[in-house]
Amino acid sequence: MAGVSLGTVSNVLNNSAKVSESKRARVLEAVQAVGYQPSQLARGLRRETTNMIGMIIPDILNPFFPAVVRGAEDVAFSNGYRLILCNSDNDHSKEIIQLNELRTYLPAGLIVIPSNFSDLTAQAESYRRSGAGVVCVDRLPRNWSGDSVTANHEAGSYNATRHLLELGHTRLGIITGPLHLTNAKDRLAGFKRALKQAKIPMPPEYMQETTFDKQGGHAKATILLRLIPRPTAIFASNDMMALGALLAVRESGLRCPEDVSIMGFDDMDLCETTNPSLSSVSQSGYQLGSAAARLLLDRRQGDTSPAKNIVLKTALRLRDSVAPPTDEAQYGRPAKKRHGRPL
Amino acid sequence: MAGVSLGTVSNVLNNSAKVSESKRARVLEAVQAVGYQPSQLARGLRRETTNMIGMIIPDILNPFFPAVVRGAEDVAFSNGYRLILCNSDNDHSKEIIQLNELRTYLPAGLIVIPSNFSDLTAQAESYRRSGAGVVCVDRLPRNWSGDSVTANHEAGSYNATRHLLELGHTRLGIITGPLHLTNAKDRLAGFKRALKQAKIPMPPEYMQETTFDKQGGHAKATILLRLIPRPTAIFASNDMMALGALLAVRESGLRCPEDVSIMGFDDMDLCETTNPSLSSVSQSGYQLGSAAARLLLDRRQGDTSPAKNIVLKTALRLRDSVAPPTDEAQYGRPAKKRHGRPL
DNA sequence: TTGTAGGCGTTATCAG
DNA sequence: CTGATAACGCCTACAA
Repeated sequence: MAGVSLGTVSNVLNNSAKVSESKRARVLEAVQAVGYQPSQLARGLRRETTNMIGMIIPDILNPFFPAVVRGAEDVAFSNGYRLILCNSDNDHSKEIIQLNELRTYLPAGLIVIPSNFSDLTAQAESYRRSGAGVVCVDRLPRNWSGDSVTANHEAGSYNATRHLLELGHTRLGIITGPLHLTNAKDRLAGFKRALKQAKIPMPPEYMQETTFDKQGGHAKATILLRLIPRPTAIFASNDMMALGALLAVRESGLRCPEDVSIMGFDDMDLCETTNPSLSSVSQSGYQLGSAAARLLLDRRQGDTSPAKNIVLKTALRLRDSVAPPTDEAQYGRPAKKRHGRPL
Repeated sequence: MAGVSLGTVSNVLNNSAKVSESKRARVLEAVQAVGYQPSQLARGLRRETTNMIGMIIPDILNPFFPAVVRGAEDVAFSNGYRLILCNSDNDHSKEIIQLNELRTYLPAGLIVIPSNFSDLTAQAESYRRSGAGVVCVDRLPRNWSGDSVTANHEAGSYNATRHLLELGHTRLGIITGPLHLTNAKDRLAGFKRALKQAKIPMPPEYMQETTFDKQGGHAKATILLRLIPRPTAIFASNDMMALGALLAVRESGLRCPEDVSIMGFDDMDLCETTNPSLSSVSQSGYQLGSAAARLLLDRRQGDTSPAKNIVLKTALRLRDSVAPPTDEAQYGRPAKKRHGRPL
């Protein structure tokens, strides 16, 4: 149509070789006229790599993950990459299936928020062999030695715990997530470090491990609240758990923050709309995602430096669910049943 | 490796021709051994279609959309399809770019939640020509004549409004979304129908149009609350707006539901955690997404019936933000400034 | 029932 | 600087 050969068109479109101005113009004109778009499929087949970035997350319904996805998508899109999104449902076998199939698209890279118990070492190796980077986000699989982007879970919960201690709390309970997940483990570690530093003991029953959801938080908070002496502050390893804890406090006829302070982690939107509003450790899912995508693109540009572990800062977001312990709470006040206010 | 030719392997993998049991077994064994996975790229190139489904949504950070995505992904994945996700940011030009590029992947179909002012007629036509279906979800672009899946916005808000009327409210305000969006338009229509049927007049200032977010809801609710006589109930066209309205009520020194009832739309998670908890019209994003994916797969199986418009039911979810009007509210009670309780 | 060969739309190589 | 040509991995006629 432009009176030139196939190869010349390709050269124009990819700037892969010098093309005379006149022909280049003719080609571009024709491209405009027909609305030609190169087939990404054929291009990928030939180049042995595409402009897709695979992204595997546990569950997009968990309100924390969409932010990560969006951060990754923004960076990817503005650099000409597209995202293929899969939910692993925290199911490692589903994750493996997705990993294997995604690879046959020859993606430019892979961003993974690992499922429970995932071990991606072998898979990542095979991706790397085909020239695609793999970045883990938020939590790390067992023995992970590749690139990663995480928040500073340890420091975040250390600071949050410090704050509770400085307010005068001396009996602190923690509701921790599944300890095989690195993020749960790290958050617990920060909590323990702060306690140890303040020389505050932590009886084992003050630590309750459960799943990262409202039900878990509710069940374990109920247990904590029945302990004698009762903790005056509860650190929940994420906001969903904190929400469950808030409910449990209400149901136990106690008040937050007067009887029990509650601290969450993640700083999701719901923190602002609960009653009382939830104090929380803020981490930016968006930045997690965008940093991961950027890391991937750097690798693709030829960055072959050793594995990078990007660790993002957290910030303490104080709201109404945290206060100094009242004397009453400190020295014991019976938990009488009251009508719960709605959350 | 299995001692057979290329074509036989292909026949085994696709069941495309009879293959003797012995060879079939040998092939499968070899496939297992090497962990062979066919290249989706090459397969797509040859078949002129892939197992990808493109999905374009306005913004995954809007808490309503992830549910739609998840619904679509579940159906797609369990049928062997994958989702390519793009955020249009409600920007029609970005949407067009994505539409054009996505097509070059020869996707099996496209699921779109249209951006503002989008007109997809031409694009959809070109997808259809290449054998890929297009389904619009939640809202419809101008002049859309193709497949769609939406909630019954009109009936949902009609019922919600009926409920308010039955409680005895006679002065109802509405905060509506941008009226060029079909979902906003339909919700308004349901509201108006209920009012008309009850022979309740609606002065124009009782209707406020704004964006589908908290800020919009807050601003417009503030205006509604200053009207004399003040409405005793406010219907917000989505939950984010309802949340903003709740805030505005608080700031005006009024109480919800005693002075003003508030009704939302969408029934998002946050409805349960606000204070008071928000009554809302529930629509299932998950079902919206899964129905859309199913529709697409049907089309692919050869369903060539005329355009389908699947309309899903809504349900009224009553919580604490709605109550009969008090005499005080009904006959006028000064709005004195009070200390706001946190939401 | 099995094998062979052509071509899907690109890009890279290489000769002109 | 440009054009012809071979491959990328797969599927599908068609031939054996």
